[in-house]
Amino acid sequence: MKIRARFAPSPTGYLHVGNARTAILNWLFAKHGGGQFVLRVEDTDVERSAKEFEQAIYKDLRWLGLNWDEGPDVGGAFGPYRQSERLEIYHKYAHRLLEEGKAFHCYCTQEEIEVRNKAALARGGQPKYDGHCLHLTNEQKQAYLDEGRRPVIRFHVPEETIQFQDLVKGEIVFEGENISDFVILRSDGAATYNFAVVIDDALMKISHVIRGDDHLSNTPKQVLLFERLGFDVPVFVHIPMILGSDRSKLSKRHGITAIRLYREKGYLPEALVNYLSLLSWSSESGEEILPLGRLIKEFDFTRMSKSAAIFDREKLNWMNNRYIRTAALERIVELSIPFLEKAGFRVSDRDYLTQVIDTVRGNVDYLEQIPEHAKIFFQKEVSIESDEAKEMLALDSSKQVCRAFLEELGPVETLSPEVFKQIMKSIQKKTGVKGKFLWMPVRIALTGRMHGPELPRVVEILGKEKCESFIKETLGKQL
RNA sequence: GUCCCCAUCGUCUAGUGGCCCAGGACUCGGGAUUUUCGAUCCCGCAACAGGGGUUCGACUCCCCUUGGGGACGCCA
Repeated sequence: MKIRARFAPSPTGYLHVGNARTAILNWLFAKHGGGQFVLRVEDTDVERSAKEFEQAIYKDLRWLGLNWDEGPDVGGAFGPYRQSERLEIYHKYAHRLLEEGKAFHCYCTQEEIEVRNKAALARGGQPKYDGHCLHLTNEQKQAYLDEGRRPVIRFHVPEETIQFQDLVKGEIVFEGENISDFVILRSDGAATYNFAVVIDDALMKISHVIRGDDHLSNTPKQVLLFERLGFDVPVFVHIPMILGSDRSKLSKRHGITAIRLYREKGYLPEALVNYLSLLSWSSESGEEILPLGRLIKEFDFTRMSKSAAIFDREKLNWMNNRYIRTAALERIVELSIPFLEKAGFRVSDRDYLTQVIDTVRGNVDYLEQIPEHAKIFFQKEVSIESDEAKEMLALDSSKQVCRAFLEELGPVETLSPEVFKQIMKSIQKKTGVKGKFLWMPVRIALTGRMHGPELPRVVEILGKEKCESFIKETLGKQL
């Protein structure tokens, strides 16, 4: 079977982590099987849909590297790919169901239905459509029309057992009697989600419907529609959802969920793709850092778990750090520049910048953290950041060390790590100070901090001049 | 309330009847590399929800309970 997978977002908001994962798995599955990946925009809800969200979703998908073979912006043989442009198609099929007696006009208002549902609930019954308009005479229909009511079209759910195979969940069975007759065409003529997906998936020849398992309970309705419309039923793949730390549906209160915010914080797309792929799925190798090529090669649904996974920012951070440290240095430099500029650092010296980024990139979870680590290489003067550091520096031995360091620095031409280590050795001999009490004062005097990259490396990047002036400066302040 | 799905360390997971008194990863704690943090390496803490079956033998199969999630819209 030719594989055609699809991602069908509704442009009612930014792409978030859950949707992105669905898109990634669809894309991975399509690539793995040498098939097509289709993008379809589900904008039947005019109220909530917005063009800017559609564009934003494109941007995020592209950033993640999920290119599509067919879609609203690139076209394709099964278009249009925007549901708002497919209205006539939905009408055509809705009327066919109407003519065949599989659907009916319903004149009930939402308020009336709500009242009846509540009453049914109070009686201990089910809140499902009660068939009020199922057998209306033409006179009754006309009367409603004269009242000014605009009908919807409802699909009549037969009382039969609905069964389908899900690639990850296995065999699923629903009873038609538990499913309410549902609206397929709204009073304004727009198709509802359950109807539009079926028509589109069928007409677009989608072979695998891969989506979050929150859609599992919609599936029997869709299966029914596929069958009554005479379409082939696609293979369903309901992937477990991503939950927040409290095990409820992932939302804003669980932290940042919009993909664009991850981009803006300096996460790498490949890290996000890798991490998200590993939620409810694992490589047979047991390895976790899986570059895109391996993901495509290894991904399928046989190793997909059935249970939901919790989104863990800590682990994402770890993985992003792994990618940041192994990515091409030039790329990381390039991506870091906006953050550094925002922090007010001069980044014109590309060589210097590259050295700085090279030594600090291993310490960040995401690029937004680069400036705070890089600060020590851009500051004009040193300010001691903590009381602990001030105390350390106030020690007599520290002053001795700093003075000795300044003396040693004098004749030096280029301050390489090796030269620096030599200097430290002779300071130790001269002053008798060693270990922590030898190294820490130098670090603090030079950077203002007790933490940072390897000191020999720091010194090398800073260069003799800056080291000299920083030491003099702190010496002047302290003594 | 009804229907559907799910159930291994705090988290992501391996495990498809014996290889498991359960393995890896993140986090956390400890140690090492004779400066801190970090990085790296090593070590450690930590789980099969409960109860019944089936079986010579269950984390693995079945049932029940409990717990969690999702869906019951003229949202998707």
